[in-house]
Amino acid sequence: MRPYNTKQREAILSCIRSLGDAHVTAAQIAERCLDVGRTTVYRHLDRLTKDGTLRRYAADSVSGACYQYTGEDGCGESHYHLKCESCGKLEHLACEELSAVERHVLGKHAFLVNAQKTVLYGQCGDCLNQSFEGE
Amino acid sequence: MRPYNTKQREAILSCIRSLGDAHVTAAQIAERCLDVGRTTVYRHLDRLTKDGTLRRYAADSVSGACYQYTGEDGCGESHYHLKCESCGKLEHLACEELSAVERHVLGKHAFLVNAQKTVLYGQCGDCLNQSFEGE
DNA sequence: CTAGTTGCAAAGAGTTTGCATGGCG
DNA sequence: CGCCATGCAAACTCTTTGCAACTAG
Repeated sequence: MRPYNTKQREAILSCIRSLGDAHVTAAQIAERCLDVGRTTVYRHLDRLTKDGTLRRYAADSVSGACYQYTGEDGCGESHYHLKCESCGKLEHLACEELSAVERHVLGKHAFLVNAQKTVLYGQCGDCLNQSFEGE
Repeated sequence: MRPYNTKQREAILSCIRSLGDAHVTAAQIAERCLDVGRTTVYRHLDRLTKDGTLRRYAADSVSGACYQYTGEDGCGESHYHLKCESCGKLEHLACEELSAVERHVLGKHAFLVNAQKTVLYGQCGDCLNQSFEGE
């Protein structure tokens, strides 16, 4: 069953498309789509996550889930995410070195890594510098 | 202020110590400590997380936070987590190969990875086998 | 005795579901 | 016209907070 073209659906799609690869919560989407009910936002987010248009992350069990646009076709190249625990910035990391790790983990540890969904937590360069200066 | 030795505190500590490095939710702790109220469980989990005895993970924004024992001293070796997206199992991965990646990411991408908090998502061996058999 | 602890009840935040109405195709 | 979509209200889950009774030290 392919979805109807309703104005709510358009509003939500246009909103997440405009976000690029930024991460947003359901609440943020709802804020930007004033004419759309919360329920509808959740239903579309859910649906878009299932068909691969969005990816869902558990950013924090208290503040709610986080979604990221991956492109209408659901492909998107394989890359990891680096999330800075200090400033919250999220960077992308696409690098041959990491592909080697994936092969290693699969071969030696029998685990197929899903790079798309994986987030490496830590400190970004900027924040590392700041903490040097500050302390 | 050092904590009082109450029977509830003992029950919770003994429970998490018996879990080794497995991950548990607040609900699971509460189940195993029938004589302890939910509120108290949360309060201790919170406190133990702050003093480093436990680590808190955002496993999934819907099913709640996940805690892991790290030892009374708060040390615990550096290791990654592998979370299977099919069965939900969470494995540990402590391996020199990964340390090499950390150095690479720090050197080439100016990002200091916090292995403790990082979760690699994907499919575990068991589930990979099952999907081969099933389809 | 005093200060930290406990747990019920209630408040909150995020998310899901029931159901009647509305609108795409 | 049929069926999916919408949205309000209510239900649910996880977590936190208020408050009065309790207890370790």
